Amino acid sequence: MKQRSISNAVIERLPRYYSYVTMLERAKVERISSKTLGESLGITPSQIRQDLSCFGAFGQQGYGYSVRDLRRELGHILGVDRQYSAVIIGTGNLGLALIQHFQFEYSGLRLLASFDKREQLIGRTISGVTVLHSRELESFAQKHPFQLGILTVPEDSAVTMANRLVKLKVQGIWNFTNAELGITDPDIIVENVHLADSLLTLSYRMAQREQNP
Amino acid sequence: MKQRSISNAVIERLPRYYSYVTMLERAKVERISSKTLGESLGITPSQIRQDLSCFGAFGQQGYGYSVRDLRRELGHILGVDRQYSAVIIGTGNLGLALIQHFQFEYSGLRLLASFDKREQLIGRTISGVTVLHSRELESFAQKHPFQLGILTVPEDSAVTMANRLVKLKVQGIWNFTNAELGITDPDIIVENVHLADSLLTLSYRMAQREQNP
DNA sequence: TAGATTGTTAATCGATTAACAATC
DNA sequence: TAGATTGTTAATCGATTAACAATC
Repeated sequence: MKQRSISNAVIERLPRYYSYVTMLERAKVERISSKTLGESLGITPSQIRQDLSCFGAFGQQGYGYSVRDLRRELGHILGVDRQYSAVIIGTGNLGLALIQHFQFEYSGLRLLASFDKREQLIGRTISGVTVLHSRELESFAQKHPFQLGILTVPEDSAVTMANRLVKLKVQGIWNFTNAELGITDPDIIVENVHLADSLLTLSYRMAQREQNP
Repeated sequence: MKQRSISNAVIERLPRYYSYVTMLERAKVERISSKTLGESLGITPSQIRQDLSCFGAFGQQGYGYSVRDLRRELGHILGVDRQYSAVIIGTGNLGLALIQHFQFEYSGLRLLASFDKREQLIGRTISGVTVLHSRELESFAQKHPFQLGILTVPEDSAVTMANRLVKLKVQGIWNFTNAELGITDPDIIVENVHLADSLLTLSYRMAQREQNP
């Protein structure tokens, strides 16, 4: 398995491959060729083979890829089998939506707890996840280490809470707030879900479509 | 203003520029050079000038860009001044989170209503937005046309509701469900917020970091 | 075996960066 | 005016696609 210098473009396609072969495995499909996979995803077979070959040789000439094996390999590459633990910081509607509807197991994540500072929420258990008071974050972390913090607080507490996560030496922050967290520690990966940016690209394309019929 | 063939990479940087100059304008900054802007965003000045020049010449030699003008131009390019109208389909936690916390005005959007099929929600007004029954979607659309549908329903109703939006000739769908909507109509822009993919790229980088210290 | 399909090398294409004349 | 900074052209870099020998 060659390490290093995998381009962003490749990394962003991996989850799509993973999601598709997961679906195939559920549908009991046993093998898939880069040609067929490419047709389904709108990607050239060449690119798929090129992407996968960054990580090893998972296929077989004349046959294609074993769906089972490919899924396992992709899962491994994506870290799904690492069983990271996560907590949610901010149990508002967005936090609740994630607790109740997001399939954390799909990404190999265990959701340990959710935090909030509103007293009326503390102690409630939602879909098996207990809401704890934010002030207990550090003591909780000592007893139950976690690697990922999911930031769904209001924008004005974003930086404060992010810094507390940094102090706890989390490895990753999944940031749903619009705030720029300004984390400089190179050991912490921040993935921003910038909904406003997503909506603006949509708006751009809509506007474009109108101008060029 | 040159049309056509703006690359994806450019389009995805525009909202970042917009967001930054919006912040600058709020902070009463009057001018910005591609050099300074580039330093703030981690983008080369060359690229910023190249990107902007796809749409026109907004700067001034020896001076830079007027923050006010640049923001207005970017807003125009992104369609912010089009005042599109939108509705939310699915008033669960995610829909509620958007209604209560997402700044739709920032993208120039008017949120007209929210829909759900659960009787106990119908008629409630949240942050000024009324929840209507899903069955009234079509009659509502007749009286109050909208261009954008925001899809925050459970996965199993995603395709059905998307198709109803297509029939209503919306111009765009902002899809928060994990479902592949399978919309073929080339007049309808679909922007997928694939949270699972976002989390998996984060997981990948976390796993990578661990392997290469 | 013959047909299919991989992994990889080389060729092409597109996006980013550098350079600089134009000019405020 | 002199210094700064644009818009744009050319050079570089990287990513995608095509081609094909290897081989199941």
